[in-house]
Amino acid sequence: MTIKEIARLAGVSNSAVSRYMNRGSLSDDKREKIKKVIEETNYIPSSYARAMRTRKSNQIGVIVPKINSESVSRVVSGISKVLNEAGYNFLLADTDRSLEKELEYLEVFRQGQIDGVIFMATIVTKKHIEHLRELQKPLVLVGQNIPEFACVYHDDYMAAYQMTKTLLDTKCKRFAYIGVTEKDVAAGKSRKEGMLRAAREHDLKEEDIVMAISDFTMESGRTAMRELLQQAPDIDGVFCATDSIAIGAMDYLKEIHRRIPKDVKICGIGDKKVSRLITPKLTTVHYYYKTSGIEAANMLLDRIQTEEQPTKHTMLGYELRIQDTI
Amino acid sequence: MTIKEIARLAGVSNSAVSRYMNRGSLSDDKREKIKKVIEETNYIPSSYARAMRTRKSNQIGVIVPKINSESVSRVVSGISKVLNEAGYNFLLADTDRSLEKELEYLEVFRQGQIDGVIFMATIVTKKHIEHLRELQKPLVLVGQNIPEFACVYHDDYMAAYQMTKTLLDTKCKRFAYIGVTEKDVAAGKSRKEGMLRAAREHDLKEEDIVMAISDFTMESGRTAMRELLQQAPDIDGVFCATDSIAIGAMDYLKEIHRRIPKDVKICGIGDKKVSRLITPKLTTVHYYYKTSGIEAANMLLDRIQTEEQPTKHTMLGYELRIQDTI
DNA sequence: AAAATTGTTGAAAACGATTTCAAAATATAA
DNA sequence: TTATATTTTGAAATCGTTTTCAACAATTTT
Repeated sequence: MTIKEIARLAGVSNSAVSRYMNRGSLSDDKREKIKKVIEETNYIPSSYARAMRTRKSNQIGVIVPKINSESVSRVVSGISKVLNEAGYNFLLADTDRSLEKELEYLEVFRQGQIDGVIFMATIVTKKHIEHLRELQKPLVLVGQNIPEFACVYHDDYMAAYQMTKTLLDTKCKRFAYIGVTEKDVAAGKSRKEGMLRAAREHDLKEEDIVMAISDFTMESGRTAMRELLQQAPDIDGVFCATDSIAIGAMDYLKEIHRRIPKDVKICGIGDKKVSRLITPKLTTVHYYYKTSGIEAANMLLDRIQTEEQPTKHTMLGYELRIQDTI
Repeated sequence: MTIKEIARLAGVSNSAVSRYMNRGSLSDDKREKIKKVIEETNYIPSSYARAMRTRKSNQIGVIVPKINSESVSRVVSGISKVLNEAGYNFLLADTDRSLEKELEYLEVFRQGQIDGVIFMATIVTKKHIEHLRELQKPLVLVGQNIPEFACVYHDDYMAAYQMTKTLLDTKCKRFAYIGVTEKDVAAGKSRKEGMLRAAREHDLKEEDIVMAISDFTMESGRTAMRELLQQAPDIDGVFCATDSIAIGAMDYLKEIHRRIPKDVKICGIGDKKVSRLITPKLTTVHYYYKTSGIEAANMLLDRIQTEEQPTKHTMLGYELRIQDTI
């Protein structure tokens, strides 16, 4: 069934049918006729043809580092909510934390039938910046603050500062930090700097702090904890850059029968669901992941609908969740 | 930049350029010329035009009940892997466990620029069947066994049977079951029936078993456990249809200081990552979620590429993970 | 009643690729 | 060398919409 066929059956022109579909001006008489024919034939316009003619696909590309991650899926569910309500679909690209794949997907989306892109960034290299510039489509970054592009992110510096401060206020003697690579500016650099500020305010020098770099998994948090304890067996306070790391670290501490929080205090960032289900419940920082997805999607729709938008930056706050590990 | 423009610059015809892009037969002479022009101009063919002409978008629709769920994201990561390697993108639709939304998305995908659909089903109503029939596109179901359509699913009946049998073999006296709605045939009906078979073999009658229906969240597992204990305070063995339910139930048991597994034994199905991180580690059944995603995507690609495929059904096995809760 | 404004209409031209078809060029066989 | 088979080639048709434009009809203003 094509528009032409409908037009023939209804005894009107192509354009009349097209106007009917798109709420153009049309006499009631024809409107009725067309309506009847369309209902009888179950006509569905070809979205291929429409997309080609209008250069709009109503599809958004979303790039995420790891779909199998709670923070990511919370962001995605926010994005999903907004886009669906606005009549958009989205293509989800999971990069499994591979920088090359991120670049590949940016290229796929550049070439593809995509009206705009939401990119959940982690490590942003020069190459990333280049690709993002070349994209030539409306774009919003989530999770990192890159002045040149529209962004939605959390206040990692202050969150880490406050959480660390709260931990140090409990008077722990030997403080440790497990972070992630500083190439990830938000989760690595900013959180470390926030932590360092709190440490300085407690008269700790950087060399007094036992530090390790981990990746985003529980397993590596576990390993990092073990290694730190080899360096400094007297650790009694640990701030972890993410909840996963903290949970892995706790697992090891429990295994070697250190009592939490009595022997060692520990806290993280992210407020994962399981933080409240493990024993003891992890002290952490709540991040508004779903909200950041909602914000990002709305921002993108804005940019798609009205051209010449100034680059907007939205920084979301956070909330300390003091529970049982400090 | 259009194909026409390239043709003009290279001094050849439209068709020559099209052939160049699609590996048609072409003299080396022209091939060179065209290559040069394309490189100079950074020409990218319009995927809109191509999709319209070929009626292929290289896009797959994927409908999932809840993206923010470990089992789902494991399936999705399997799907993602296969589709990307095959040069397909996918549109992810999260229904948040709403049956209406599932139907809506099926309709969106029916009308949309989609070459095939993977549907992670939970409750399959008559309406679902109708919509699936009307889809008129290659389709694979994941998680449920519907004879009429191609499916990939786990052996829920045997998994529940074996897990329950193992639990009952530890000689618990008062056995309880927390399941999900039987409208969900795989997770509700089959697992219950498997459990009942094991119970029968241990000379338990259905009325001897304390049962509750929960949904898929930890919270409701927790509530169900509390309610069951009001009915029967002497429960010393619980089989839960999912790990989330089991983890919620454990949380309550710990709160009221029942020792696991000494006072109460408990197990689930799904082998969630956190099952190994809580204390004690949950005894559960490993499901090959990622593999089922891989299988489903491969099956779909088969169906897209060769028409007139017979409906295939793939049932995946399972693996008992005996840990510390029984 | 004439002039100016507004609203409806359909033919035809896009949109940008692929595909068909017959002609032309080339390679192979007799 | 001629006859035959094969490969290259480009003009034109096609995919199914939306949009433009000029014509016409209906309304409102003078």
